[in-house]
Amino acid sequence: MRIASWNVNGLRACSKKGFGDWLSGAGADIVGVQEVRANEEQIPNEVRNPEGFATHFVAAERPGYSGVGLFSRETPDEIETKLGVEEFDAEGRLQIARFGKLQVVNCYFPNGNGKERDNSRVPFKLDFYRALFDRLEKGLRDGEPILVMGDFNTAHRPVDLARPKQNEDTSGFLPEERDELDRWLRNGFVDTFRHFHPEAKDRYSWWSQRFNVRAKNIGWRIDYVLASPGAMPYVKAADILHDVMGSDHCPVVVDVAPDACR
Amino acid sequence: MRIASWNVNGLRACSKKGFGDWLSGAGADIVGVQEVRANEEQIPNEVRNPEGFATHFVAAERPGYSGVGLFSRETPDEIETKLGVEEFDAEGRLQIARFGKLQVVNCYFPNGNGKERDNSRVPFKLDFYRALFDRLEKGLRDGEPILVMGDFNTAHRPVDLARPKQNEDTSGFLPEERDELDRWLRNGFVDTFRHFHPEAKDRYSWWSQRFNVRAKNIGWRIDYVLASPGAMPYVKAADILHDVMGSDHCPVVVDVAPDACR
DNA sequence: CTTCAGACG
DNA sequence: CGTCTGAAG
Repeated sequence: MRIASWNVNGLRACSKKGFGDWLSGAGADIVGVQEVRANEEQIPNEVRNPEGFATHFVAAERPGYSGVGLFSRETPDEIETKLGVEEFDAEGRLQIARFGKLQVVNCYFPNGNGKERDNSRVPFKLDFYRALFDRLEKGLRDGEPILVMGDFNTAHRPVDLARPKQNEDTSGFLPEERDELDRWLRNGFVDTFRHFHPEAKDRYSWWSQRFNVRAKNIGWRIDYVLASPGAMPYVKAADILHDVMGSDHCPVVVDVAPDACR
Repeated sequence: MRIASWNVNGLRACSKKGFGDWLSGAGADIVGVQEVRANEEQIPNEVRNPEGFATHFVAAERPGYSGVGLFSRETPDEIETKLGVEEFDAEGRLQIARFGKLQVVNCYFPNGNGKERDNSRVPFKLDFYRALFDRLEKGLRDGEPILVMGDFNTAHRPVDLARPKQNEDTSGFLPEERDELDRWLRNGFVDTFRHFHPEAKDRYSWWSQRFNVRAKNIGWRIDYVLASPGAMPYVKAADILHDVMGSDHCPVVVDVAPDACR
């Protein structure tokens, strides 16, 4: 069973670049997308109701901003979309879908950049991280199988971005952001890609659109699938699909034994 | 001597579609453009400083809005750009250029559509018409040669638009707008195109960008070169260059005896 | 339907 | 650098 996460940077734009074809051909059973940047009515029909998938979308209140979506071959038993904090819930960043006993969390973590191209939104970002962690903590402790996938907007370690030195003051690689991600991992979540590829270098999931930098592979690994200890026994592989085009991010995937849901 | 007027609907966009080539190949001695939608620094250099032309640009205060420009093989003796009314002069709509004794007025008359897609800006439009008329009236009476070219945003008569019946409540063909244009003509200005082509039908200078309507020639004649009685003896021909692409308007031209300037 | 600005990333 | 909204035409 393949589970994929992709920040599509506008699902309407990505659809024009072949999202529908990728979805039908990728062999994925569950796909979470981030930065949909549209409400459901605006999404072209072949992607809004794709053959063979159940869909669920959460839009931000602000038009054209944020938003997440979930495509799944089986309809989830339930989906939660709120943390109970108005500022977070207004931005369409979260889906917690349950498939049997497996929880699949699709999340678009906030970008830390503020209006003035400063780091003024970092506190909001960290508060969001903490609120979601708090929401998941009990299940984590109870050994439930949980996968948290999405655009975390944070590179964990120097090896996870091409230019660590130049970016120590850049949101996405600030010490306090890395510390927060560390805390998730210390508390049991596993960075599945790093688990299966402990020595991998130059493996990124996002490249700036400026200067045609993707061709030179000057990127960041900021999209993850984290697995709880209760989920890890089912996780068989993890990968980054760096050759899939259509967005400034590429998909990241895990392969999971189907009995994770039972 | 050929004098041309063209609403370019963004000089940057029009430049990408060949404005520079048209300018060098059109055989025009004076070209007035409207809706430049850029300040001088933003204009690509081959159009900002084209070989063989003097240039003069007037930008609106609001970025990306309105703006007029003048290209001329001879440098004008003087250029005036203001009517002395702050609301008008802030919008970069006017150049009054003198070449010897000939006055060439390049003007982007206001569109009558308001914010809510209503006709709320019609009063402003008519006030602008009146202020410019007042500015030109003395020269008109004194028999000076004056050409007023530009986007008047008004079709004069039913023959000047493809769908007169459907547009009696649309700004651009309102009775009060047509009356104002009538007043200019009653006071001596000559619609040069109509003068040389009294029976012409289906000759338009603007087509809506919606529904690909230009191919069907469902348009409006709202761009004119008006000539004062003092200028008429020099005006030898007038035309509409409907096959010139690059904007939702096309150029309109007059051919004038060169001694109009002496 | 298209231009441009400005927000955001 | 690109995706969107929103104003404007």
